[in-house]
Amino acid sequence: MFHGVDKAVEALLRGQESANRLKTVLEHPSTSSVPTEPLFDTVLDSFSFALSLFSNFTSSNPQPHRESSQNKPTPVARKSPKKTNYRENGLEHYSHDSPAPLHNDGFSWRKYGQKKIKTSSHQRCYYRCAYAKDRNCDATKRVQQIQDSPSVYRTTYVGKHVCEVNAFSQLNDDIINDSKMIRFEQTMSESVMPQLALVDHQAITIEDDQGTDQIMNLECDSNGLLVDDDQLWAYQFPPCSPGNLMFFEDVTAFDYNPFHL
DNA sequence: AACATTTGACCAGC
DNA sequence: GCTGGTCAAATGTT
Repeated sequence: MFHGVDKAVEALLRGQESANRLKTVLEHPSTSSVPTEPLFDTVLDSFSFALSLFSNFTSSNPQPHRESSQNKPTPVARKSPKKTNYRENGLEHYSHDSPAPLHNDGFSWRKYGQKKIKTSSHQRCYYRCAYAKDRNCDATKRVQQIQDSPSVYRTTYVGKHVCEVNAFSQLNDDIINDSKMIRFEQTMSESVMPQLALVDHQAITIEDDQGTDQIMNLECDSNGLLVDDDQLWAYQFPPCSPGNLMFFEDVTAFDYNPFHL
């Protein structure tokens, strides 16, 4: 098993977690206060990343990472390590108010600062992507209570997560001769990931932990997302029972290319 | 010991 | 000079 499998699994689990959270949000739009945009970004990035891994098994030209959601401008790298002014340099940003701080929004954050803000009686907390260093990800967020009784917390996301992309680049060489394992625990509905409805035909073989080959006709759309040939894959991750482990063993032997037309 | 958080200092923009 | 954002050493946690 290639030693970077944890990173790939981590990306998929993050996407899965966000998809489930997004499902909850969409099913209860009137009561939920969780922002959907970061969840969409997480889902799409995670699965695009995973698909890029697969495509790279047989292709020396990996699928470009998807564009930023809503075709927003690509975040601009800071000129200086100090003082980000995203209003001027075009950094992607997004704010959301909620009655409680958003501790679990699908990304891993590391707090790097906390400051008393003049215009508020509450302190502002600063977070950056937990993979900022390892994967050169510039995504940050700020969380601040902006109102008392009822309490309102404003979470401002700045920049875009590129950690999956960079992790992908680091893993390229590792993947070729190794296998991978993915754990699926829950299901997601088509309403959560409607993009999965668009299909293009390809198939790969997945081997379970007993070593028996399990053929699953996985298909990929133009956005690089997995769907199932038997129409269940788009609705259920996985077709097998929750918690099952699936080993992607020696995928190169099957000449898998999800982007082949 | 490794990792995460806290907090005062520093820096750049206004 | 003020302010918000970041750094980095100190401290806490696992």
